[in-house]
Amino acid sequence: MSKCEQCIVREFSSLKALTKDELVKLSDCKTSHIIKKGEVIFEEGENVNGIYCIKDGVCKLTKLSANGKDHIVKLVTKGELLGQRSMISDEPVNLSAVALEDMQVCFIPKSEVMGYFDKNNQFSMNVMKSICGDLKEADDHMVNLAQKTVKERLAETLLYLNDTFGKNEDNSLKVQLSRDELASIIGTATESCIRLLSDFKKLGLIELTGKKIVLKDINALKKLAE
Amino acid sequence: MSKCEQCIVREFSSLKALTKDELVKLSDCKTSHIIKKGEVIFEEGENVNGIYCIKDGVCKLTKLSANGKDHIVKLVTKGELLGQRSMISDEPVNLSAVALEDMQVCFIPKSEVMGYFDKNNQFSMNVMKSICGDLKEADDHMVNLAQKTVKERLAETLLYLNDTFGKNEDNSLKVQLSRDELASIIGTATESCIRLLSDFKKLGLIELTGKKIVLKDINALKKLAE
DNA sequence: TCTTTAATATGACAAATATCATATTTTTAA
DNA sequence: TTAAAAATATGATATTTGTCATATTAAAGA
Repeated sequence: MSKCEQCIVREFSSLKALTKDELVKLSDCKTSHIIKKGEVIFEEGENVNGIYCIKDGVCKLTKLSANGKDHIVKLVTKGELLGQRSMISDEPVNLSAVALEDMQVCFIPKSEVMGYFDKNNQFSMNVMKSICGDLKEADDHMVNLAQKTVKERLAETLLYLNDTFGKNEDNSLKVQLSRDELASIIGTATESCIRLLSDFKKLGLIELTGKKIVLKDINALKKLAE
Repeated sequence: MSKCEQCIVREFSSLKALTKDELVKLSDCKTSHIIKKGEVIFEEGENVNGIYCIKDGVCKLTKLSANGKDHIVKLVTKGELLGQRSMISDEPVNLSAVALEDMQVCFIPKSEVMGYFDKNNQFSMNVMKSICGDLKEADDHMVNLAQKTVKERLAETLLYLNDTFGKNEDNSLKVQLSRDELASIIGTATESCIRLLSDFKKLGLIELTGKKIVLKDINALKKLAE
């Protein structure tokens, strides 16, 4: 079992506030898991009873809409924690988490985490700040969905993927989403998403090779995204 | 100056965790304000340096979109706190707050509130839970904006206004919004909103008398909202 | 009160987006 | 490897939604 004290990823999450003693104790009670691409970490409505720390990989957080379609609310990657909101609210999780690529995650039981809230003020503040960041992001995202066109949202999302997750050696976006997933981030029909990608390609803004997407003209995309 | 110890509204917010001593101290440093309908409490981008406790009235939290239109992210009413996220993140506020009716609010400076975070764990937990509630709401709202039609969103919003803020003696919705404001909650053009309200009226779902809206057939509206 | 301005309403039309059908390509698994 | 299934692509068309023009009504100020 790997030691939390030596885990670099910890430095990027709220857990960086933990003391050496707390980390040693944490190592003993956490469990490590390998999640394969496509596998579910938890499902909307479940009682998770703890948080997941992402050591490697990217997952999507989705919510089922009344029309039966999944909407992708957020992408989460290494260094971030999952299930904080649910644990603090003491409610089932509001979103499902599904791996977009192979992942390494550690599960920390609720009992352990709640202890930190009592004894480690810096940890509390870190968690609070992280949730506040999520809230700001959600509000901003909401305004975009309400006010921007599908084309603007697609351009914006491509730039977001590029900025947040970077690109491979061949310049293609590192996070590979299906057209369906891309559509369910921007909130449109799969066909509309495919059509707009084709348009972008014809305009020389992007290059498409199978699932791979290469951003060719970032400035033009920025203009499109407004 | 009214005393916080005797303020009933306090019981409905995170402030309910404060001790008698803390409340006495709070009474001394808080400032009370009357805000007239239409007046701005704070504006997006401002440094607020504290939180507002709403003693009476309702306000809208809005964000300016790139297209120049305001989007209403949330309505907030008595017993709730404003500016928590900004204070915790130590950032300018992300949203503007504008009174929808005459309001009474109290301002509590940051220095005072931050002290509670250190010394009063229950207060911290309350604030965290409240922000977690906002986040869940925002995520749910996001999915609705992305996946539901304007008609569904309008029906849902009317029901929300009814459930959350209640109605007057004449059965009309207590919170009076202009068509423009209603449109900027559901994320559509003002004309589309007006048109759909007319449709709802023709179908006997609602009654319109000037700005007043009476919900006539709640079950049918629920079906429409899915 | 009267005048001016703003809000609400509605028609006509344009643009954006969704849906359905179907072809093509890619992936999966027998 | 090959057959079946899934994902991607594109056309045709319907529906939804936005925009512009213009009444009509309500509200605000002189």
